[in-house]
Amino acid sequence: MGRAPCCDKANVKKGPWSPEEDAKLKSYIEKHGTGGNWIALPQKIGLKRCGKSCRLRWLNYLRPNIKHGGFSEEEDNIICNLYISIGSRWSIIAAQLPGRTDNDIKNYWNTRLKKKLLGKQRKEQHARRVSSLKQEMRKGMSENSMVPNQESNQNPYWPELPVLAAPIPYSNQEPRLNDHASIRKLLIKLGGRFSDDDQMIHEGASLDFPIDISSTTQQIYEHHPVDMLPSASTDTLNIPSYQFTNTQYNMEGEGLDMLQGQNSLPVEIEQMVYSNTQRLDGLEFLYGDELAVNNRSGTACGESVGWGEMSSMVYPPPVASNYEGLQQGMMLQECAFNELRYPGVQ
DNA sequence: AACTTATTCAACCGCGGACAC
DNA sequence: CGTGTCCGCGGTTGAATAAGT
Repeated sequence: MGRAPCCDKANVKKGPWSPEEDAKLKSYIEKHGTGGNWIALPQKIGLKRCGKSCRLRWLNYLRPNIKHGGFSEEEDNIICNLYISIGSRWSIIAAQLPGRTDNDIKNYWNTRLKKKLLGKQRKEQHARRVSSLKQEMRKGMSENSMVPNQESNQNPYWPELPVLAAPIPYSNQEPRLNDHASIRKLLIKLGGRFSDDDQMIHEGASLDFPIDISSTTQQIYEHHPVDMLPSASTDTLNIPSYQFTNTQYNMEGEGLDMLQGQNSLPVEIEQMVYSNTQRLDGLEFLYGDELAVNNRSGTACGESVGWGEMSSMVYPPPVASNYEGLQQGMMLQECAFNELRYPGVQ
């Protein structure tokens, strides 16, 4: 019964790979493929490594067409948009960026992008606070003005960083959801450019509007056929719908609780993810839209969706190509959000 | 130059679903 | 159908390196 044991952990080398090990693994896989069995592979080629380790080394480093470092601004945008929409599904995000590995993207997000975004947030809040203080001083309201409170802070749910305090407790009124407008503004911003010299967006100011992720990814794939995809990506996209029900992507019910306290993500980012109502068109399956998924796959949950089908789901036609279109989209999203949140109330 | 602190990223670990027996 | 292994994923760790004092 069962299969042979994975590997003799006591007899397995750990740590960094030597060039000789790399060469052995690479040349073998290039000649023979993985043989569909990573566990047996190291023994076949005389490597004292765990199969898992070989797989990781191949996928993240030795595989052809791998890009390391030097993320473009466009890639930043794609990563941020997808993170906002689907969270830390790095393999799915990696599938949108040919040549990038999930590990690379995860590292890039954790070490740079996240800080970049939080830095922008901090900058903006600082500027807002300074201008608010100036206004109050002009009015001669020096009393109490040095202590910012919720009235003077226009964005109570985004306390000045880097205060990574405990998560804001839910009240019966769910204030974080009522503050949709401010979060929406942030999302608009996050959907925009991420360069450090970015103009900050203030109320009434013109928007430097977000990329259209659907057209962007489509463009990328027009230049990168499927065989250029990371080998993991196609597997990754065989995702049964039920995996995504009742996760943090579901805006209602216990799904919301699942993200709470999960990993070390700063509260601000968690809230950003929580509060995002912007679903990517064609990624319905990520949100547990059983109807949408079942209509496409024609089966109950548990059935895999093939790459061909999936790619048409992931790369829909552009929904908005200009600012007005996107503005309309945002309004529709808000209506949809309100309908979801407060059914029947207009 | 020496030391400390911060950053980066390759690799490991553990988990859960899929699948073989 | 139950059990055990394989596979892929996301989170975390820790060594190497860079930057700061």
